[in-house]
Formats: sequence, structure tokens, C-alpha cells
Amino acid sequence: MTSHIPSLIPKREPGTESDSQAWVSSSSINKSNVIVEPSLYTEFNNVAETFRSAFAQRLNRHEDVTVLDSLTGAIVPVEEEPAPVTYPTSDASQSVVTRRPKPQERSSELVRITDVGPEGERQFREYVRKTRMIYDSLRIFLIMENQREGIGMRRGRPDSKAASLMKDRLLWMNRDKRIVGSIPGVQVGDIFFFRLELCVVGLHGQTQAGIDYLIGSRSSNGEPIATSVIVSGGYEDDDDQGDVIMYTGHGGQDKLGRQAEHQKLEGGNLAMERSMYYGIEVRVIRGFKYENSVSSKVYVYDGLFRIVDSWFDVGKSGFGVFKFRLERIEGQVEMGTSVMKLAKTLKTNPLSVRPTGYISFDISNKKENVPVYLFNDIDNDQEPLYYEYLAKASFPPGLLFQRSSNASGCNCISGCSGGCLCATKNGGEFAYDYNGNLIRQRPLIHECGPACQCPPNCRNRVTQKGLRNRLEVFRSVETGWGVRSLDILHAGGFICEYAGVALTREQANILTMNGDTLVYPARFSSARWEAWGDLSQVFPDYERPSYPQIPPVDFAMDVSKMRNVACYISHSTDPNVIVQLVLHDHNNLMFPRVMLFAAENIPPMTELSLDYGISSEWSPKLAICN
DNA sequence: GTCAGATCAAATCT
DNA sequence: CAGATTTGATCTGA
Repeated sequence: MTSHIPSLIPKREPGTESDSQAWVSSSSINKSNVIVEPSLYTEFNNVAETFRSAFAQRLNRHEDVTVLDSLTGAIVPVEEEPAPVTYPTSDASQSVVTRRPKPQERSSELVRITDVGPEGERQFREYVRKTRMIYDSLRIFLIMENQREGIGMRRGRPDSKAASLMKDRLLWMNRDKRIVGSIPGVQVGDIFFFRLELCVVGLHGQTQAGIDYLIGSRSSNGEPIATSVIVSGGYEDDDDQGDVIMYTGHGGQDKLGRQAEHQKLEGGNLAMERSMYYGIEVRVIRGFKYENSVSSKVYVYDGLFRIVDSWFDVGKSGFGVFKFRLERIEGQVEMGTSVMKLAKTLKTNPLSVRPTGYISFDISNKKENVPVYLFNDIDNDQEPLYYEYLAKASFPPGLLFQRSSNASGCNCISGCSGGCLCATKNGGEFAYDYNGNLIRQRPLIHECGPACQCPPNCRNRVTQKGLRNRLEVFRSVETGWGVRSLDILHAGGFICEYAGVALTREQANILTMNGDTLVYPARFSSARWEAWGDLSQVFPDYERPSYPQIPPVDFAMDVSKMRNVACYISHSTDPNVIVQLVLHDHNNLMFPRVMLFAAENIPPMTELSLDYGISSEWSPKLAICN
């Protein structure tokens, strides 16, 4: 072999001299006119072969490799039974932290978690959900803190800060093991809004780099192993065709993201090559632009891919780049990215992808701000068509007499702020952040109402503005009628009201005898939303604010004749939607409106579920359907 | 052990 | 508003 390979190979590899200039300055590579010596193309293969034999020798020499994965031949210890889920206790947060504690080191132990079973997966899912809930509520809390500091001092990165605080509290997941393959509790299609959120759950450990890998010096055989990649279109030579991705290695870019140098077979690039050699699958996360209320990007977990080929090529810029062909492993659920694309098309041109099955393109008949689809491709049931659509719950007029006698509003002509009357009604602070997301659950929210002087865009007016997201009522074999969204629903974001005809207890008792379908708002389980906004694990001295007691909610909602989209939401003891009581157009504490919020980030086309607080055998929704 | 440098960020500035 | 700048946190490798 000749002498001008060096810049391609890591310097620590013995038997090569480091004469990086020879390759980089090679005049045969030219920006405008790409002509490359054939030998340059084959260099990568030579190098790879060199590695292969070098590593093979090392493998034979040392016997420090514990387990060989018989399926893939990978040098990966396989742990059949993952450690039981232990949620971090407050032990880690007992001591008051004045300065930053020593960071917990990243583990060097590679582990593939194979089969945790349905119960295990449910537990891990809950663990992931809880962790993400803390992350999100902490992030929103920090935004609010920033704003409280003053108008000029809006510095700081809430996404970074939240992750960093959680790291200090040992609240990051999967730090004790480096997981190859899927992360328990994280499902294909899960969506994230920040890179650091991926770090917190252990899906991808790099804040910026696209390839995450176990470094060679810490792996059992001295070889780096790639575990996950993020495809976000940052490299001009990427080619993304869904199930097959031509992924460009990293490096060689200047500060503006232009390819300005040849890439080297080191770091993540080498790790990718090694993962390919051993047949080790990598997690793929796609990032793309998606305007939403919290950020302008979204990251979608698309499942496991295998690296089937890698080669060295000359990219569009004329500089050498490494390429990896990734193919999606079969048998996984549909890719999150495909589902998002489908949902996007369904919003604008539904018939192009689903020529049949649509019963209505707006069951609300323009009573909602945005249309609500009705879809059934399973049977001939068209039941939701036959009910009068009610966008807002209707209350018996006689019960709202307090509207005039006790009406009081704020005088904030240019929008509400800290100390106004409406803030006081809410215990001194508003329930929503500036994006309209719920900061923390509380017994009752007082939104600004008709008696207030503030403009419609006041931050204390959220649920009264009605539906914002595109929802679809659909028929499914498992749950009868169900509801899903065509838009991403962000954790803490408002979805819709639960609307029906409100009845007093006396009225309800009469109707119950007739067998009509009644929903009791007081029964909605609050188990999940009590965790929303609870930061006690992050701040040891955190105390939940106390709110004024409100009288027990003691009315029933009759949804047997008039109802809205919410009434088709399925029951689950593991719901992704939470209930929050809100007052905005009257002051009768006995009859608050029942508002629904997303308990977590809900990807498009995912069925919504609520905990109706009753046994799973019966739910109002099931009664409606059957 | 420490520290610089790299990194397909995110928010702000211009 | 896109591009540049600023701010920022983590990881790797020396």
C-alpha cells in the first residue's frame, strides 16, 4: 500500500504515517470538475479491510469479549431481562445543590434489550412518559421564570437548562447502559421537539452530532460501535427514500455547514462502518421542519435500520464523504415519518390517499373553527352523523344567574399581566404559558371573560377560542368509534371541550332511569394530570401551589342527543388526554366547563384516550357506540 | 484528570 | 425572512 491514505484513518491505527496533506491537497479533486483517481475510491475499501484484519487479530489475541450475539455476530452482551424499573427517588435531590455536581459518566456497557414482554413495556412506557412530563413542565417553568426576570433578560435556553437540571438530578434515562436497538418504553412514531429531549430519554446521546456511538477506547474490543443516527437533511449528500437512506458520514463541514474538507474514517464514521461489519442495527430519528407552538422542528423516531453498505464517494461539493446505505428492518410498525406525511395529505387532499371511507368532511357543520372529519372504512356505521353537533356544552340558563350579579372582570386593556384581577382569581399566576400550554394542573382555571377589558389575544384566553387542531372521528375494530388528530398535539396543549347538555343532579336522576347516556365530570380520573407540572423531583423544596377550594363538581353531562367530537374519545386507564375544569363565560363554580388537554406529545393519527374513571368494561363512549 | 475542539442546536440579531 | 451571530451543553480524544 502506498503512503497517501493517512487522513482517512484514525491516527491511533498502527502502521500508518500521518501525512494528511498529501490526500487533502490532491489536485485530482476539483470543485468544478470532479475527476478523481480510481485509486482514491478504492482507498476506503483498503482501509476497511485493514481494520477488519487488525481487529480480527485483536479478537483472537484478547479474550475480553464476553458475549457474541449469535444472530448478528456482534460483540454485544445481550441482556434478556432488563433491570426492574426503578424510578429515581428523591434521594438524589436531598442535598441542596449549590454548585454543579460531578456529571454522571456515560456508560460503556453495550446492551441489547430483547424482550421485555407487554407488562415490562407498559412499565417502561410509563417511566419514559413520566420523565418526558418532567422535562416538558420544567422547560415551560423555566420559560416562565425567564419572563419573570424582566423583559430585557430573556436569555437562556430552557430546553438546555431543563435537560441539564435533570441530569444533575440523575433523572436522565438509560445512563447506566448503552442500549443497542430499541429503547424500552420508546415506540416507533414517538415525537420530540428538542435534541436534548432525545438525550434525556437515551434515544440519542449527542446534542448536535448526527451519529451517536460508543467510543472505541471504551468498548470491550476497542472498536467504536454506532447506536443511533439523526437524519435531518443537514448534509447535501444525504438521500432519503423512506425505508432506504443514503446517510452521509459526519465531519468536513465549515461553520456555515458547507462541505469544505474531506471526511475522515474516524469517530462516528468509523463507528458506522464497524456497526455495519457486525450487523448491529441503529436507531433512526428523522428531524424536519414543522411549525408548532413550541419549536420549528420535530424529531420522529422511525425505528431500527441495518447498515447494509458503506463506501467512500465524492459529494456534490467535490469533497470526499463517507456514505452508508441504511435499510429499515422489516416487521416494525409503520414509520412515524410516513404517518406524518399521510396526515399532512389528509388535511388538504384526503381523497387522494383515501378515496373511500369518508362519511363527512365536517360533522360539526362549521360549528367548530376547523372541520372535523368522519371516517369509516370498516363497516357501514354512520352513527355520528345523526346527532346534533354541539361545539360548547350547554348549561341550563337558569343556573347561570350569577353571570350578571357576580360578574367581575379585569381592566387590562393591553392584555393581562402578573397582578391583574384575573391573575388573582387564579391564585396569583396564570395557568397557561404564552403559547397557551397548561403550566400545571389546578382544580379550576378562571379565564378572562366577557366582563374583562383585555383583548382576545390575552394569554388568559385559551380554551374559549375552541378547537385549533384537525381532528378525525374514525371507526376501529378495537375501540368502536375513536378520535385522532391530523396535527401534532403538544403536551399541555388544549384540544377541545367535552360538550353535552349539562344537567343538575335532580334532572340527571330522572334521565338515568330512562337509560340515557350520562357522563359525570367528577369521575374523570385525575391521576395523570396531577403529575403534570410537578417539579418536586427537580427542586427538593418545590411545593405545589395551593389553590382555593372549589365546591365539588356535581353535574352530569347528557350526551345522548347533542354532543361534540370529544364524546367519541375512547376510555383508557393509561390515557394521553387529561381533563381540566375551566370557567370563562360565567362565574358559577358549580358548572365549570370540562376542557381536554394533551397529557403528552401525541403524534398524528394516534388514537386519543381519556380515563373516564370507571371500570374498563363500560364507558360512556362504548355505550354510545354499541 | 482536565480541557480544547467538534458537533446535521436553538434562540436572537440583522 | 434567511443568513449570520450568539449562546450553550455534551461528548470525544488528546
